[in-house]
Amino acid sequence: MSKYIITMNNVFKALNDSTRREILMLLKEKNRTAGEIADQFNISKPSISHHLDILKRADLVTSEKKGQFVLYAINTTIVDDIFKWILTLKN
Amino acid sequence: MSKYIITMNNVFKALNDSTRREILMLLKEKNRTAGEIADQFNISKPSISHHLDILKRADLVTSEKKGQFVLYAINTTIVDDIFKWILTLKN
DNA sequence: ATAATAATTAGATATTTGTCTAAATATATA
DNA sequence: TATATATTTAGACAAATATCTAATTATTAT
Repeated sequence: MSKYIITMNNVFKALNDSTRREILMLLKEKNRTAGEIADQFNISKPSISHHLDILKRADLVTSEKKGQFVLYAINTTIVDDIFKWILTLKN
Repeated sequence: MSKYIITMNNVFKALNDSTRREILMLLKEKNRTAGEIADQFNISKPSISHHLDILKRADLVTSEKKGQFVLYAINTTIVDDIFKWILTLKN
């Protein structure tokens, strides 16, 4: 299996969960800390932390430590890769 | 939960498997029967049948009975819906 | 230094998923 | 009609997944 497939595996895995898709939508609006993200869901912080990890492994988000906080941001460059993959379904 | 979310749920679920993504690529080339699709994999026919069912529930493929065969085809209209969803991540 | 806050890691558990074999259904052919 | 072929359905099972609570790590404030 090629590295490209493995990466797309991670991307599709990451997108295959409504909580993670909602997290992406929240980060589209503005960057947020892990805690701010967790506040938007009725899910424990460790679970949100786990979702964020899966999004990171897919390169869909980046994270940066700011003091005791961790600030998350959406990574739109991988979105272009998804576009390319989806395009191959049509052409 | 809205019907749109449910549909995207099914779409992302369907795409979250390399065998199903390969099936879509095969159907992109040309329409094929369930048996022809199964011949391309080292997976039992019932398993492939199950994959095809998941792709159908996501509206990613259509099927048509032709005598004793079932001919499968890719449905590109849903691809446009995926595009729209992915686009919302950028704008 | 100690306590409080933010986040992650560890370990457990119920649910979902991908796969298999066996059985059932539907169609074609001898 | 009986047999062969194509496909799906049913039921079982191991692996993956999403969730939780408890514990740990890192940083800030008293």
